[in-house]
Amino acid sequence: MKDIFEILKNNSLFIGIGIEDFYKILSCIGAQIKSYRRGDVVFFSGNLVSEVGLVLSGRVKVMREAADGNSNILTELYESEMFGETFACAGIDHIPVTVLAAEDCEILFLNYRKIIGTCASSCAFHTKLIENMLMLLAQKNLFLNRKIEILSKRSTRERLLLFFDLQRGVSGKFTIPYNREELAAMLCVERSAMSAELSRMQADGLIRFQKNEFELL
Amino acid sequence: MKDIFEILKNNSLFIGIGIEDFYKILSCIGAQIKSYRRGDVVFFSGNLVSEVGLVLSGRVKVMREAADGNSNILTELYESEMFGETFACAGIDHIPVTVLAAEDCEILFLNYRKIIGTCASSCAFHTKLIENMLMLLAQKNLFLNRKIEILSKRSTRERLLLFFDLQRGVSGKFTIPYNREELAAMLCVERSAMSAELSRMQADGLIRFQKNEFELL
DNA sequence: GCAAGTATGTTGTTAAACCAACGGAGTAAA
DNA sequence: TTTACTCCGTTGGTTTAACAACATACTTGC
Repeated sequence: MKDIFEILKNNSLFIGIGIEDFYKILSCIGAQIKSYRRGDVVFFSGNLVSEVGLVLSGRVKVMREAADGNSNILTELYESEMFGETFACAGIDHIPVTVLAAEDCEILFLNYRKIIGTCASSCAFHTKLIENMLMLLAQKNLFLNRKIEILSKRSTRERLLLFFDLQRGVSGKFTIPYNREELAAMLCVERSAMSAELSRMQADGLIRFQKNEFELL
Repeated sequence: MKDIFEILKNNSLFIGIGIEDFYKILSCIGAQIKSYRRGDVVFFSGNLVSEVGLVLSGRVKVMREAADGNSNILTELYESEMFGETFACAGIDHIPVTVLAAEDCEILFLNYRKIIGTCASSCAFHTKLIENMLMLLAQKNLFLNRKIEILSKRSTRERLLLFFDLQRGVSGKFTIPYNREELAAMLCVERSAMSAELSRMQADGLIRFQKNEFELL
């Protein structure tokens, strides 16, 4: 396995924390690493959970179990990504989703109460950790708000225009990092219908585009 | 004006904080009260803002200024409600929305850095304040996630069924606190079309309802 | 270059939401 | 009781998305 710091240094939770402080924090809050085989359950829906998880290697699937017994994938998480922090911070101790190892993987667990409580040695990095956690939640919040703004639009055209408006800088030109399939999934519309709408918008003189390069007119 | 503590004690930020600690905190973090006349600008989009606001009396409107010059209301906030915390925590110092006094009002401002920084006397209540802020953001997060789950559904029927599934307890029966207009707004569908769909769902034997009392079958 | 596969755009059909307009039930005030 | 108003359901016409099926690049490995 790569160095843990190398894996996690770009995770929002550790922004601004150097390698020495990083390892000090890990020991200070009693972090634990556990290994799972593909298919193992990391958290089972309803479990009492007081930890957040960080994927060090492999991949996990976060699933929602519906009332009718069906379950669907909410998201898949890769190396360096975090899960469980929203439930931990929200004070929900029985986690309402199931987390499965999609591949053999290693997970670093941090106890939530130890993250937010000041440690015995009351190290200064706790403050940074907490600040990062606040930032992380708030930024996710903003992201979700933007997504809701988009999904509140009724038509594909409106959703595209709002999405473009959020993407573009001061100039009207920008490149998007998604293919049509992914873009359609984000906007919750059908791919081919979206393609058709894009063409119509171009014909109507609203936009110009070529592959992933767009221009608002 | 009523006692500030009375107004704010039920705000999530102050959960678990008693009246003495409350006033200690206010002085400790240098809270300020400002008054506004109806129509006054509290925050202007683009302003450098490092404070969160709490409505003590009156009402404010949070507006988004679109690129085309139009502006639309994102939300209205009443007594005891908070604004600006998401931007503050996300590290966005230039607030991207405009806040207007919809009526004459009084706002309590708290400096964000003083909320999260430990104070000179390093009082214990900061910890609680921070924990509350984390909880507040995380819970909003969960709420937004649920909303996105609903809006991701393509049809009115699917949105209704998911909404009902989230509302209902163990029994299939529940009462909703919204009228049809409000429900339609939440689900981002058209009121009359939703009414029609509800009728069809009843005819199809999926649900029973009478006014705001629903039953999943 | 060729074949296979992937991504994107096009078209016509079907199903569904939107929209406007209206009717009926319930409520509250005059 | 009458009037006005609000809320909710219904209906028919219009618009639009979903869907399936296909066409057209573009890419990649051989």
